[in-house]
Amino acid sequence: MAYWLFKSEPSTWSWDQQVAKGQAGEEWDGVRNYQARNFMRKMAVGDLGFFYHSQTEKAVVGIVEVCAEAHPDSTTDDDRWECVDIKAVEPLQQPVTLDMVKADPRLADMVLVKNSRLSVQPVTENEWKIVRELGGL
DNA sequence: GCCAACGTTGGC
DNA sequence: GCCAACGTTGGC
Repeated sequence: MAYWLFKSEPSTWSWDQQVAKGQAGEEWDGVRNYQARNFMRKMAVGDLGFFYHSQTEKAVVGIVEVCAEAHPDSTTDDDRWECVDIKAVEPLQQPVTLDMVKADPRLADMVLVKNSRLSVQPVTENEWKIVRELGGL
């Protein structure tokens, strides 16, 4: 079991839209970055992830589960790009903002802080537990 | 809206 | 294979 973080601009694809997809889930398409793609290739069905809203909100808002392994991204003919499918599991009781993450010394090494531009990133088991707790779960 | 950080592209 | 130019992302 591995943990991940998926970043999205709410104006492009929001948590609410993800929830509306229900158990069917949805492709995490549109990733055009090799690092991010490589992480998705490593994902297995059942892996869990945080859903993060960038830009306006800058907060982890929910938990998702990988429901399909990496496959070709349907939004492009370029076969370099692949994506997984994810489905919403549950919302956090309260969003965990970037400020909260930065304020917690235990989270100082999170990729979210160190490489803010990476849109799909790994989360350690420790970070997973801490952010969950901060989110009230 | 600006700017820093970073990844990608293309010329050499 | 290097590096300058350029485009994109995301925090502020």
